[in-house]
Amino acid sequence: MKYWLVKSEPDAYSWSRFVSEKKATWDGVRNYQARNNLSAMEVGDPVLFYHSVKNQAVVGLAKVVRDAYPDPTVPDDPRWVVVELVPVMAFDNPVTLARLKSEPLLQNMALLRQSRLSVMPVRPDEFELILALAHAPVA
DNA sequence: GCCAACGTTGGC
DNA sequence: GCCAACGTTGGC
Repeated sequence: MKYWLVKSEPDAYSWSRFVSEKKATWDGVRNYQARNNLSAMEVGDPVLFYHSVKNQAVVGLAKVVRDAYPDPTVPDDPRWVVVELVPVMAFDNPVTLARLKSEPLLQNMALLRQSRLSVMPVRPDEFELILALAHAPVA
């Protein structure tokens, strides 16, 4: 089992919309590194959902329900793929970017080191810590 | 609103 | 193949 994080600007596609639609086809990725990460996802993998730009925080947990397949929005361009995600749970306490940056054990996260990457792996220890922070009262 | 980071494009 | 110009992302 691998762990992941995807980013979305809430003005473009928010967690609340994801929850109301119950499933998302994660399309529009046009970066090779992000594409490679999508391709490596497997059904059942947990995925952290991060709001970029506004309300910068990990706001909930999703999971992969369909492995990568060619992006149907660009049928003539075989380079790009999508996966399908469903929401698992909203976090009681969204883990803000500031909180992530203040946590010594998270300093090597791809999220902090490569701010423009939109689909990235999360180490198991990082994932567990973020889940713990999401359930803990705000300090 | 600004700007740093960085990926892409196109001229040479 | 190099690199300057340009566009986009996303933090601040």
